[in-house]
Amino acid sequence: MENKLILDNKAKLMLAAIDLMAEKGYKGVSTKEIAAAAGVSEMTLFRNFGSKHNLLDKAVDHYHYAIEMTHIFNENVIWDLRADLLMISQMYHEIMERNRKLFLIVLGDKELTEIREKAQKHPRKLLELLTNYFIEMQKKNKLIPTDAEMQAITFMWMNYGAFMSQLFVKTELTTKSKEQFMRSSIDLFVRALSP
Amino acid sequence: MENKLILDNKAKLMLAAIDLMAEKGYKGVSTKEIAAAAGVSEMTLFRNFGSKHNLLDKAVDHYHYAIEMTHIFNENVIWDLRADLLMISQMYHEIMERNRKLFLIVLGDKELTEIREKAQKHPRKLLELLTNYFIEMQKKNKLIPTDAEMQAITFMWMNYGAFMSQLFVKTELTTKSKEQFMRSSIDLFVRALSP
DNA sequence: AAGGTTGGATAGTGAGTGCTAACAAACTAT
DNA sequence: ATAGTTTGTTAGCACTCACTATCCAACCTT
Repeated sequence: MENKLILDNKAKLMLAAIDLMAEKGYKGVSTKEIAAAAGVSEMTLFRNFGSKHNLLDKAVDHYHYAIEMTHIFNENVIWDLRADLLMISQMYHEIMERNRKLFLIVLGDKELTEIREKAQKHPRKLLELLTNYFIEMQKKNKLIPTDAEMQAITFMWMNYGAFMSQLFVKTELTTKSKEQFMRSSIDLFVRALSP
Repeated sequence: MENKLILDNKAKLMLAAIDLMAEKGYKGVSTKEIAAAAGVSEMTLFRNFGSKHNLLDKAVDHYHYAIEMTHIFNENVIWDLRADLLMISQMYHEIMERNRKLFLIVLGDKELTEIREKAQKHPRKLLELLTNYFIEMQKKNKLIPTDAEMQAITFMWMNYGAFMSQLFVKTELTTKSKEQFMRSSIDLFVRALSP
């Protein structure tokens, strides 16, 4: 009976909540506004979710883009530094882009810590994968011996900074595209860490 | 008559506003709370600042850590890649750390865009300085010929990511210190970009 | 047609918001 | 001591907030 194209009221409310909260902040939107944007009455919101907080919680659960990173990573790794770093970069930025609105919401309010944890699980997992990858590469003598965790953190922070710089500010820090950045940053790591 | 140790009511209010807003968000604190934390009456707040928004605006103006970056940069540059990058990293992180609370406030609310601009002026200037520095270093043949602006952006984003990662989350992503990160990240650039 | 589920409409709760008015108390300067 | 300035106090404004209660209409299943 349930159709993917015809959204039911619950879905309409969750999507409206994500849109509006990303735009104006959790505290910046009222439940009346959300209900109106979803095209339903405010009562329907509270009947289905009980509270504003729970609405966001369920929305994050439902629309949080999550992938089997470990699986994808293991399937695509070819133990070539440049190729593998590109794979990781792309995976990272796809996750972040898809969850862009959710990040905007949870970073904007200090009272959403539990919900925030959900949104930050994936980057942490990716860091773990990358660290282990660097250690393996060192064993294969395809990477100079350095602090693998530190290099992994550096790589992730670099990409985190790139993502963050275009998350908040409307005036782009620069005109260069993200593709250029990815190529250039991976170049940097390959040149610096290849034996 | 004005003493640096004995704060007047205006200063008390601005500092209380910064503290509380950084902790609970602009919309998460009431003017009553701020006045109470400052130890003055709410009327004093409105008598001195007129509105909550203006209180924050004046507080940012007053307590925004700003330095003559161009001057300091030109005085300290010695055209050695490692040393100069360290100088820039330190300058960057000191600016960010000192303005930490202000960043937390303005990033937490979408309606504070004008105020946000003030807080982001310095990092942009630093990027400009670094780009020109890389171009100069290339002319001196102390840097391999690459896209100077792209490398500067990458360096700044790396540091931006490092700062941001410890701005929001309470659970530190890692045990590594910022000093370790700075050394490691500069190592990376020196190894990759030295001729 | 009967009964059950689901949603809309309206009105209202109590608490909190930023901000103002009015007056008295305290301090400062002359 | 007198006048002027800066404060605290109290009360209150008009408004918004998240959330609830109640009643009624539309729908579905059998």
